[in-house]
Amino acid sequence: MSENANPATSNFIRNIIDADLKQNKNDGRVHTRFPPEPNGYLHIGHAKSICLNFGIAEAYPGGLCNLRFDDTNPEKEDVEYTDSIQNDVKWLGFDWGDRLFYASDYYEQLFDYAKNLIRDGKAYVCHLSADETREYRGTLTEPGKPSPYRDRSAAENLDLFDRMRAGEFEEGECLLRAKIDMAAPNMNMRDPAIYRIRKVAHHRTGNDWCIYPMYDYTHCVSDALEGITHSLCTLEFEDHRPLYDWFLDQLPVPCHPQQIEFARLNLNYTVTSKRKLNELVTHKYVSGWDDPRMPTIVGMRRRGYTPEAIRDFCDRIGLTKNDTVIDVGVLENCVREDLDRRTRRVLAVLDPLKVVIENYPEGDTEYLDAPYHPNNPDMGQRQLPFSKEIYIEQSDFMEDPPKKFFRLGPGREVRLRYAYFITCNEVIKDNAGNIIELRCTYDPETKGGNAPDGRKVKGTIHWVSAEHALKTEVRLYDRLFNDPKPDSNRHEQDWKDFLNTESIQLIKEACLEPSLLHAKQEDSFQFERTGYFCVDKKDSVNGKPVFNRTVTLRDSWAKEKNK
RNA sequence: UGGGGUGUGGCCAAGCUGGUUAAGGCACAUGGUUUUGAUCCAUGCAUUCCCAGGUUCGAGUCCUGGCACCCCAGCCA
Repeated sequence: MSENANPATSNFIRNIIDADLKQNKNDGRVHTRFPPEPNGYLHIGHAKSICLNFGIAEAYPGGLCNLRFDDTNPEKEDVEYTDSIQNDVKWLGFDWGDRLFYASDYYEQLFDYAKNLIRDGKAYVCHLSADETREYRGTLTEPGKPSPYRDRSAAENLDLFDRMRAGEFEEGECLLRAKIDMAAPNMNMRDPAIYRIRKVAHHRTGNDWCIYPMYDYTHCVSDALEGITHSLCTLEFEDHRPLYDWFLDQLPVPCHPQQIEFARLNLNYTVTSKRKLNELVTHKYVSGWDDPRMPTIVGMRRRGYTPEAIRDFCDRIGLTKNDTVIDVGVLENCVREDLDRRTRRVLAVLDPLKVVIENYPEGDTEYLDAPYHPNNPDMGQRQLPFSKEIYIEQSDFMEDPPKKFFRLGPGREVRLRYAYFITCNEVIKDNAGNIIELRCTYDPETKGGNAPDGRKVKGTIHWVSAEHALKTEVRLYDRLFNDPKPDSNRHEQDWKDFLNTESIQLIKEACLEPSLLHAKQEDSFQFERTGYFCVDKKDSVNGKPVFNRTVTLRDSWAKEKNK
């Protein structure tokens, strides 16, 4: 590996931090946090944020990054998600040490701070209904008007707020609101809600509370309580920053973190909205959150993507405030690059065509040395059984080959990888005219793949001995969508209309080299000339590994063919 | 003129307080190596930085005026 291959280390957020450090702001501390709401599985977009926040902590001496669950909406949240999120962050290779926090840890403190606000005349209990609240808020171009409850006394508000907590009001009956400015051009400043009533159990606090703090109030306070220095979030929160700062300015919090916004990740041929991913799962368009076609961390993991590849991807795409769409090809390429150097090469025939080597002794088996990696001898080698009947790939034979086709055809000679040169003498077809078998002869002098007379062959193809083949299931995965922007509104159609109907192709009986019999779950291999595959961790059983295609190899022949 | 943002090659993206030939990656193209049409290597790929004016010896970087796109009216985050 080339050292210092770390691209694009410079970005606008690091520049800000560098400048802060130069001024000794925050006493030279750098402390970030990754703050997911535990209401779904993490996906590639979260990976960008994880790599950013934890990456910054790693990059600066003494830097820290917390994992904090933003669990302020009990209706949507669950421990299923807090568990999976922790697993995913760990799997990506990051460590929050002993700094795992929950916004719900701060409920009591948040409640006390809210009383500060009330005492200072900065918050009030409002009995407007949801519809009325919307009307009073005004529109983008018209100012709102004050709630009739806006000027209650602090004492009355304090009493009302305590009664809210005590459960004396029903859901929707009232709200604690910040008293800011109903005419503010920024809608977020028009007396936003601070607490609402929800009489549902919370996954951690159970039935202790029936009022829950809103994001805008909770997030800034949580950041401050944890001593966060740089609070990084996505662009849609830009308009919330004045509110973030407003709360912290009113409250006796230990510090005032700086919110900085960056653009969220968009990938083409992919959807990442939680709602849509959820729909894919619940309506069974995929097998679950961990379906190998899903852009979730668990999905990519099951597909065979590696943490290193995902982290490399996050480094490469850079960090800006530009609203951009990254080509999934970049991700796939990071995966190829990582897998190329780390996987063992093996032979696997996915679409078998039987070849009988007529001049090979009946019943004989010999074992041929085959290195696991062409450029890395340290990865060792194994022995491949060779015999009279073998399988090759259907696509490696053409009866009437076009120009530049280097593979097998009538009368042509090719090399069987690590084995012998063979020449095709006869093509056997069934009644329907399908090619079902090839009769070939081999040249015993070419053992190992070289001819003593120096003659060359243009093609080398892979093969598996028929008698020794491990027959098992292989799944070929492809992109889930066949349109670059399945969820853009330019289409008249629903985003699900762009689902790629060929995103999974099941091969019930592929023929693999026998060494693969004992492949372990999540092991990755390169099937030579075909792609990278991993052992499915759910459906594999002892003695019968099932393989998922992670990504194909680059294929310049495919390009050539289409010319 | 409701507010907040963003505009550098096909896709990303560096570019500090204006200063010689506008980084790098991906993609693409061509050539070389190769027992994977893989990998690897080499070369090429923006007279120009959304547009129009202006300031300056000199502007992607400063000023003025446009244009395009994104976000905001949850008791979601």
